[in-house]
Amino acid sequence: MAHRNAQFCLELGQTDCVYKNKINNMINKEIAKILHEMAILLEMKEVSFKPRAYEKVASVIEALAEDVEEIYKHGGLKALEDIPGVGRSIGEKIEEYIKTKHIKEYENLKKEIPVDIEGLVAVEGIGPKTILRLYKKLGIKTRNQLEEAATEGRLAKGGFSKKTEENILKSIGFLKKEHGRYLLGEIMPVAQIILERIRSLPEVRSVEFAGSLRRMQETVGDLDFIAFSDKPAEVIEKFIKFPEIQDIHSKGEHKTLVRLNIDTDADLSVVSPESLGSALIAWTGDKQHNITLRTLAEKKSWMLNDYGLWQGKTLLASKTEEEVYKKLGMDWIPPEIRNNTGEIEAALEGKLPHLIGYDEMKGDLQIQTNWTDGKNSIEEMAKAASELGHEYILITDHTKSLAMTGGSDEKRLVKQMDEIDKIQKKFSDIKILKGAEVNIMPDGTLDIDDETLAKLDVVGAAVHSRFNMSEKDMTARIKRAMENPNVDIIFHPTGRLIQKREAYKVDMDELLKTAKKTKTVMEIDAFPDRLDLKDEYIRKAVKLGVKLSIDTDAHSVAHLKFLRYGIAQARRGWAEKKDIINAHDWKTMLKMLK
DNA sequence: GCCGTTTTCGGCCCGACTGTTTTCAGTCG
Repeated sequence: MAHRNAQFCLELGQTDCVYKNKINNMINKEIAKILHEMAILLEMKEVSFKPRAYEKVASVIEALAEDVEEIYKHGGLKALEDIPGVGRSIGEKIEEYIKTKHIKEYENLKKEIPVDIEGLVAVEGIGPKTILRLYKKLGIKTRNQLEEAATEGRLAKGGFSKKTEENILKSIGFLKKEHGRYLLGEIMPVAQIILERIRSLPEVRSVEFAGSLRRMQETVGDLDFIAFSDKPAEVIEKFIKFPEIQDIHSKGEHKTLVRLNIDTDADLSVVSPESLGSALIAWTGDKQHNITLRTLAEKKSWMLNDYGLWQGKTLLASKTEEEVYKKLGMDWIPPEIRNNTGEIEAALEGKLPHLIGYDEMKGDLQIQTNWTDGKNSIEEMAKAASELGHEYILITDHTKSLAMTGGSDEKRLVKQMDEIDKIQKKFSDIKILKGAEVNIMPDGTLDIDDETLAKLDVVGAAVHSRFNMSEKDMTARIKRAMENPNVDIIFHPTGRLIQKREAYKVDMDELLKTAKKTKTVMEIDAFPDRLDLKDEYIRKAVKLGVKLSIDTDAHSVAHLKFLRYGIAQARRGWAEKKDIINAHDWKTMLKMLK
């Protein structure tokens, strides 16, 4: 995957740019994997309904920010059962895994059908039934064995066609290339180009992103587009000839699935403009959001599908998303929060938050310059930020203990403040605030003295070393920094780099409580591989009334544009304008600090 | 196996596309 990221890495200014799938929340991932495999094993045995229950709970646990082991430690089996989708039976299985690292029922199922499920289902077009057939008829247990059999043309003995054999080999070939999910900020520019190309087709009335791209998820596995046209077949025919398209998986009159030349798939659905609202709903929400909506319709004896909300053959609503949601008795739900985590209930009660808008930000509070590891000067950053419409920026170069960046000491910080005063005179339309990204030392003290910090407009503090401390020590370390009256914001509070470095262990509930008590702001770092805080923590912060900032952590003028990814992250955490300090003018913002 | 404005039993989202068994099961999103 490294080569694919080369260009992006360059843009990010990172030297170490080998993206790997690192595992956060180890135990959640392990349990989710087992539950997912159990779903497939039960499906093979044609057990009804259980597979769906296991599938659902596996995805819930995989997305959980909190460790199930912690949940169990604090509240036992009962707390596990509070997790949506977990009942007595699955709760006990999770308990069993925490205690013994085994789940008996899973192991029994595996004994019966001893195949590498994970490896085989990854192959496009292969599901539970096909795995079972491959095993029973040909004794195939692994992807390697499947590839061998297909290469040697042995699949025919299992009743598979030549065509199927070819498709399997093609898909395995794809899997051999390194690929994975893209960071949102990495894929968005590519997606935008394709979107514009679709939009330019004369047959296309309008086109939108769908799926995880429209939900602005942290990472995106494939690109979903939905176009509105009265001539779907013509749109599909033109789309498959786009230069980005390398291969066609499937192509029908309304839908096509293709592989792009950047080693990822793209989906295009073309529907009539009459169905715009219902189609967008169907293709945007995650699976559980859609299931909940459709179940809701079902309860009213209606039916919700891609083409509208129906009472028998009567169309109740379809043209706009608002109309369909309204008919279902709820407010329009912003795409970013369509993931079945309470948004439907809130929409039914008219209690959805007024999410922070993409055009509501007034400033950027984390900006590095060429005084340390940034590429551009203070003046260049100020000019670029002003052109983006910012009313203010905060200059936050690194401090002395981060030696590799040439971090400033007290003397140099004072010098930089003088420099900012000089540069400010050249700008009337942007306020350049004085700050720093101060290092939090392992004991929780800072590497700049309080006297100097007091002179700065805003002080950000962050952990940049000793990531492997115990949770207890790391929590105490950051709490101590928060208790310093000069520290206004904790930058990138968990230190994670998506797909690259896991977050350090920290008790976020405790930190948020301390943030509330000390009036310390928590940052949402908008840099595409950080997005730190993550959405679940943002929701907790919002609930507690902890203030947040959205900053780019820009190290060059190009990075200033990353702000939208931080706003998306804030929206996914249900944050409103009142929660975000730099959605306010600089004087008000300063008053919101401790 | 889970869940509840049909609350402790009786339900469980919906449709497109593929390959083939040519009417439908399997897979996918």
